[in-house]
Amino acid sequence: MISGKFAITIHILTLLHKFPNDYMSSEYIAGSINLNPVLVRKEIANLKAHHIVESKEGKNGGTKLAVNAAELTLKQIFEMTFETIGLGFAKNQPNPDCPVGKNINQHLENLYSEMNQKVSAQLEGISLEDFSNQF
Amino acid sequence: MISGKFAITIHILTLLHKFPNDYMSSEYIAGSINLNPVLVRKEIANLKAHHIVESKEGKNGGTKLAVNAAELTLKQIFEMTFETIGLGFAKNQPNPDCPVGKNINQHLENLYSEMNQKVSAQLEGISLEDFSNQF
DNA sequence: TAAATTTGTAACATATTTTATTACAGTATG
DNA sequence: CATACTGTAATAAAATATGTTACAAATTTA
Repeated sequence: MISGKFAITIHILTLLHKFPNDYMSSEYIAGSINLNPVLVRKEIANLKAHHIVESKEGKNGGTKLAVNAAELTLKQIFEMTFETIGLGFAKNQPNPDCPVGKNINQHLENLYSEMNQKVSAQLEGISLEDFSNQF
Repeated sequence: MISGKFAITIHILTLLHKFPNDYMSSEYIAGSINLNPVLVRKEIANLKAHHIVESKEGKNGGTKLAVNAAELTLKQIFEMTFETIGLGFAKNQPNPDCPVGKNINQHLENLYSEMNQKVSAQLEGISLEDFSNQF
């Protein structure tokens, strides 16, 4: 999962923030996202690895937020979902004997790195709580 | 082609800028990118549609820049390659009966739209000439 | 303690998107 | 007229993303 990872993760977290008292089941969350529960559990596994949520197995089990939503920024979520802003690279290694081919990827990386800084600055200013309170 | 479109297009344009006197063949360009020549011709077709390059068929034919590299911005290239900055959406339509599901995509779009503005502003300040002169 | 429910995870299947290849008609050059 | 290009369609292959099934392990509650 790459393309929907950030969107799915933020959807999960928004739901958890809206229902702070319960352990929510992956089945229920999956119903809101309209996604297979196994995929929800996979994203939750990622969130757990970053100690953003905790979950409980067994009957009446599920997942809930383990951090303060006001202190979790979209930038952190962005980074947890392994996303990087950019406009892509050509798939194959360019020709190293061509002065352009030899250096293009480095120059693209520099360009994208600047983009990331701008986007990160934007996302750092938005907390999960901010995002969730829009709903 | 999506992921490499911007990178490939800017690679093509940089080459054309470096060799302003010739009509470059798609075969030659493909050799620098290490890409199939047919795919190069497809990207060139897109550039032609935007009147950024012109090309000549037949023997000794090829493609060359049709605009002033100092006046072509990376933002224009970005837009020509149909790219939009964002962090993706879940593939399926979320549940419209859930207050979160119902509105998540709109909120994500708002967020991404802000990103686009920032990135566009950055790219608008860089011309093809600027980019090419780094090499 | 047994039944029910839920997570965690692996293995596999399907769908979608990207990239590559083949083929060939049309066009200009020398 | 032979050669070397573009333009484009059709198809194939590869890569990536998403979906499904299955089941062990954990926990609750009756």
